Amino acid sequence: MEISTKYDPKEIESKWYSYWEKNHFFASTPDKRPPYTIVIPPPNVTGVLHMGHILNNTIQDVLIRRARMLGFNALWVPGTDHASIATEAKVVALLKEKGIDKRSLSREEFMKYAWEWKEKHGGIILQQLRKLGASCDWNRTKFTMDEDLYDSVIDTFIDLYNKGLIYKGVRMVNWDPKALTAVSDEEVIYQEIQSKLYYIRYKIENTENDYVTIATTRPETILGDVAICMHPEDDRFKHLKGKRCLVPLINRSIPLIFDEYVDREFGTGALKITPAHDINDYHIGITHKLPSINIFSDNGTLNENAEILTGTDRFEAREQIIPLLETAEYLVKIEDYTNKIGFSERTNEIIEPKLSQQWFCDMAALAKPALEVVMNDTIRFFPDKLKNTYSHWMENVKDWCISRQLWWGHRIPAYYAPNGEYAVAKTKEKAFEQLRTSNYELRIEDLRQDEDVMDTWFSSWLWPISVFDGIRSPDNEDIKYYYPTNVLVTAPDIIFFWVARMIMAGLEWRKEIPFHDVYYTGMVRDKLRRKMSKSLGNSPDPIELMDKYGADSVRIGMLFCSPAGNDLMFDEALCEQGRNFCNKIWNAFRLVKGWKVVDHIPQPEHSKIAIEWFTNRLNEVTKKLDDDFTKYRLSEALMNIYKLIWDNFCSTFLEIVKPQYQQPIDTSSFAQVVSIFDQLMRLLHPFMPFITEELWQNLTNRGEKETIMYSEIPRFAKVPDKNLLTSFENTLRIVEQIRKIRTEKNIAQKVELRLQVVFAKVENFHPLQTIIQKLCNLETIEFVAEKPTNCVSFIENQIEYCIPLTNAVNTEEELKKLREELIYAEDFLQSVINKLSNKKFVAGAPEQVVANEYKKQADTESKIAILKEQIHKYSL
RNA sequence: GGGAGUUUAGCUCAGCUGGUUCAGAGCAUCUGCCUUACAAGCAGAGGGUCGGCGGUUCGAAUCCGUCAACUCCCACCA
Repeated sequence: MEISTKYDPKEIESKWYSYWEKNHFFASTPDKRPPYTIVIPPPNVTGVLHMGHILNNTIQDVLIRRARMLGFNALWVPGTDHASIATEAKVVALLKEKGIDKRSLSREEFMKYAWEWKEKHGGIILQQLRKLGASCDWNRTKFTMDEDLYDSVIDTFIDLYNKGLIYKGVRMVNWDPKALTAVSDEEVIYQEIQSKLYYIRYKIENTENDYVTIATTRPETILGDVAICMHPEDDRFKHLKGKRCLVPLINRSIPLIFDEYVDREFGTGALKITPAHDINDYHIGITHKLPSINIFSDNGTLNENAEILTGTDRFEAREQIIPLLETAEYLVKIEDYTNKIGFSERTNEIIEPKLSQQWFCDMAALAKPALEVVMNDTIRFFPDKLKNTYSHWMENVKDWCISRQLWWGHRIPAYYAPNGEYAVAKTKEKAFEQLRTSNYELRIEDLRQDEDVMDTWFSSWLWPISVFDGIRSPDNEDIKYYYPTNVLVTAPDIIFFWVARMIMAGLEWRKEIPFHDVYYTGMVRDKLRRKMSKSLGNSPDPIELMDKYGADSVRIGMLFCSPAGNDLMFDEALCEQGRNFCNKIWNAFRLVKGWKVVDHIPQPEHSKIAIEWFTNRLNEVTKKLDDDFTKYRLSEALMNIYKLIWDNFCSTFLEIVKPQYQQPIDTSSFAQVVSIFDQLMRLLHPFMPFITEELWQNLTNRGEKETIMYSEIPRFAKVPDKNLLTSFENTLRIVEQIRKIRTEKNIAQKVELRLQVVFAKVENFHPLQTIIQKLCNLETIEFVAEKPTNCVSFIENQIEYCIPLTNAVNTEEELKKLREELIYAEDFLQSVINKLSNKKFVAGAPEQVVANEYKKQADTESKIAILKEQIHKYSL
């Protein structure tokens, strides 16, 4: 039956994935082999696969598959993250669609909906990862709110609380008025926004017509003003010392104060102080012992403290207050102004600084050892320039606001008595025990658990430990065997959120680093260097891409452009290149499979040499690959295999070995070609798991439960024969020259040519001439004493080669070419001679370098001699 | 405002501690070819003062200084 010339990945990919899964090839349990462990950066349970996931997970799969083939007990632990804010927001939105208001639900009712939704829609992304070929041990799939992981989070919270590292305090936090929760500093993204700067004047108290003008971007917050502040040395305001002014519209009397914080150059040099709604004002407020007037409700509307516009949203209020100020003649002017505004990472809502009581985690003590292990390379970063970023953050680390005013997440295990006393404990009963000692009247049913949950990252930081249940059961088999993991593959934008904190958690609870290496991928951008985003519509759907090109092609398309740490410009054309590569391999397979094998013919000399050469070449490349992998240079590794297969194997090796049309191949060559093909498939398998399994299975008849996944990957075995490799290369250069002549002289491939070697000793040439003969379709190779008349020639390694032509040679053309070559050679010789006549060079440069220059001189001189003679002959 | 990084062919990038792997690779381009595994292919070819300027050196893409452009992180002047 005829096999298609095009590789069709569709059925082949799903066939092998289910074969692998059915046979539990991804599964791992501790045994005598050394472990190789990766834990997946858990995607949001609500997430769907995007290009970033493709990149990240392809890299992990390449690493884990290679490790598996190197004989490690490879384990890749999959799972998902509960993503507190994102998921809760999604569930709230969904309920709203059904006409259900979250506030009308009890906590238990809401959680029931949330879990239902998670069970139904959560984890789609894990299904999608299967399509990519991800070889995760799916039986170990974890979710950050699984009972055991949940428990671990609670345990660690209590542990840190008991160590005095978790505390409760009133602070200015980043408030997300949409999600109605505080978020950490790291979850705020600042963006430049075109806005306005409003100049507003405040009347000085007890004066007729004296005003002080301030500039603000947030006129609605004047209702919460408690002072106007100026620089103490600003002469413009000296006369105002000790005076007070009136807040426009509401006429509250507030003091005029002086503080060096104020920038005299900015605006009018006078700054309004609203401690409740600005972090800087908050600090000035503390210094000057000012009251704080909170004019916003949690959802961002003005409350009764504002006195006017109560119930209006903060941005609506800004619109409305301007005409009011204008009418009352408080508005001086409005200017265009660009400033930076903080947005919530999860909801994209503008952050409102808000004073509130939250739980914090003291970071200083945790950060110190975590900084050390990275700086001294106990944990290695790839690329290591990110060590700078890391150390900068760790040295200036601030306490972590870990409470969130949400329901979906790990609930803070603090229990309050009616009198306000509280205890942190695993259960209500234990909290009761603790509180009862000081509070005899207390009944257990009076205890109320803290309403808040913890920041998502407070569970994520345990991930490499908790997936093995290493918090609750620190001595279990799994954690002892798999921890620390080998490598973490993640994006640099979560270096603080996650990487840093995992290191802290690992050192805190296991006294050991969580991973040895961290590989930071770049950000996936489009070919115009723009970030991939839904709103731009420039992000291709990875599922569609895989349907179109096959998972193998998408994987290598992604890796072709992925140097570690650099952003990568993804272009669908790269998947096409991947698909073309699949076809190339597929057709090589068709060729080999189509051969008729007979055992009575001897192995041709050229095949023998080609096999010898390719074996050495393969060995040379495996050495490079071993090195690439230790440095996580996956893009480079892939390119090396790509060229090995396309250029060396297909274009050269197979072209030499393949028998004449419809001729059979000898048994020995065939077996060796199949063996080489087999090795190439193994080498490529981590990158392109599907096509390699398909061909590996079909090259030889495999047993029932065999798989390329557990075959041995070719590794660097012995030092390649350098002489053979270079003489082969030289031979290929001669081949190229002959092909060039064919192209230039327009001689068809099927026309046999004669090659004449002038004055060459046979020893210099033998035995690779059979290669030239095969690749160039030569009739004969002859050795001649004299260059024949009607021919074209070239020089390679000081030997002159000629191709006699049947048509007359254009002497003028040949002469012109020779003269150009001669000029070039003479110039080159001159530069070498100049160098060698420089005494300082000869004295200063290493011996080897000088020797090379002498060799260059000799080679060029002999080349010039040949060229001159050729020119002379033509000129006759 | 503070810090880090990048700049090499049309595009994306390799080039480790200065010297035959020093000017490279892949893609794209151009020219021939439906040649017998593959036109999603084959065979050839062209293309760069290594961001600018200066310095160190016998010798600089590589080291130093300086300027320029871009990118990222941190801080958040109302």
